Amino acid sequence: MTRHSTLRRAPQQKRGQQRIDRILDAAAQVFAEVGYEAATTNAIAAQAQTSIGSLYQFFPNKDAIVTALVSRYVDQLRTLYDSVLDDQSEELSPEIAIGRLVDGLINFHLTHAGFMAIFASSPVSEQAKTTAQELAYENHARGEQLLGMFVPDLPDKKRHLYALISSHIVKGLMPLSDIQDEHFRAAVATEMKVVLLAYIESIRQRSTEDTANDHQE
Amino acid sequence: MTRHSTLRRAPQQKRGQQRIDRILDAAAQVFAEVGYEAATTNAIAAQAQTSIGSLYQFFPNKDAIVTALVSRYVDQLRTLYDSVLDDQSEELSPEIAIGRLVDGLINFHLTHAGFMAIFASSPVSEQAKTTAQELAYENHARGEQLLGMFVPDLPDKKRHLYALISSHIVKGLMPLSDIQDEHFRAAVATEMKVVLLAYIESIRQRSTEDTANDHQE
DNA sequence: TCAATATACGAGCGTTTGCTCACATTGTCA
DNA sequence: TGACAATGTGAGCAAACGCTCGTATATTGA
Repeated sequence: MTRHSTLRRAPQQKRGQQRIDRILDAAAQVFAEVGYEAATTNAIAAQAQTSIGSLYQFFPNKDAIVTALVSRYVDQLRTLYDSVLDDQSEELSPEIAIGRLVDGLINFHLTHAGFMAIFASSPVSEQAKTTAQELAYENHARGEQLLGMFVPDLPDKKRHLYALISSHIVKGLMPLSDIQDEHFRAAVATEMKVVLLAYIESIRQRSTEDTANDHQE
Repeated sequence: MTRHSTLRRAPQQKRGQQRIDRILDAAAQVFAEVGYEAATTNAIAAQAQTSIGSLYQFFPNKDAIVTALVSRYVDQLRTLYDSVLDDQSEELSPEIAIGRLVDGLINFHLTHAGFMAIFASSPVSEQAKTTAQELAYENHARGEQLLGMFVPDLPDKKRHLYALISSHIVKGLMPLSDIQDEHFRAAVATEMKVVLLAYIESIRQRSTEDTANDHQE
């Protein structure tokens, strides 16, 4: 669901909501093409086949557009994570969970063109910065949740750090799954899984070493 | 050495070169503060305590500034890699090489504030895109070189992929070593080493598996 | 010392940006 | 149907942008 808190006015009619959706789709498109900062409100309106006036009827400024778009992304991302994590039919092995997650994230990245443009953008306005952090937080929180399942007896502080590292690895590798051909994309997906699983394994090893040392002293 | 090919005019006097250097320092500063796209030529001139006219005396446009800055970075980065790799007193273990490299890169990142702002920037102008790729290429090529030392009998195509993955892991994790306190930065450095070493180890294992399979068939 | 060259300066030009506003059109409901 | 609210429109404003150009100053070599 799109949150309307950033809107200048909540739409009262069906065509109002449709226009908002079209504008957000257009914004994602334009962000993907030229990046967030180079995207102009006029270009977004043109892409949405509407007038600049209509755009500003609902959105107070450019930041509000990106904020609303990110809200959509966060909701959809939450759904993705839920579908991976809430499969509690049995204990998820790291291999399966990471496999599903990586495939899901790469697919999300491919089907939501503007996502990376915002997620990977340098600090822009204060508003946009906070907004990008919202996306980062979702990834980080879910990573922490997953890690807690795989390595249960991990101190909060370490789990926090490890999840932060993991989410930034994904963030760093994600752009590689762009542009390139399908074969290359599959190879990147494989490597992403390998990297994350190898990292989790090393976390596990260090964790057991730590508890062994604790018992010694 | 700063290359002058992007300059409008090569400086003939000492103060000319000094002004160019000051402008590049200022540009790095401003890029680090507001990002590449939001950086204005007027702000760069102000930071360099010079006039906008003097800036354009040497640089034909904004892209030329970033290009010249990247040239400086590439040269310094090359020096860094050389100091890590050319220590041929003995065979470098992955642990030592990766340890030095990560420490060196994090230090480089800290002492060259504008570096990440350019390196991580979204596609901007065609010129700036090519320029950012120059930095990426340097990292990738050196990663390939290192990987060739650690896992000698690796097909070119795989070595290329693995180096690409590695350099993007570093790129993704590098921003974490920013802003934060020294203790956190040390922890990030440790994790970066762990991740890369674990990945190299998995490359090694898969490589020997492959050759074993080749012999079987 | 003095002309010639190199560098320094900043008001301001042309353009683009985010955004407003006066007015036109469409939808809703008595 | 009529009247009011909701939505649609685009010319154009103020501000900010990259950048020029006429002019002032510093440096050089004879």
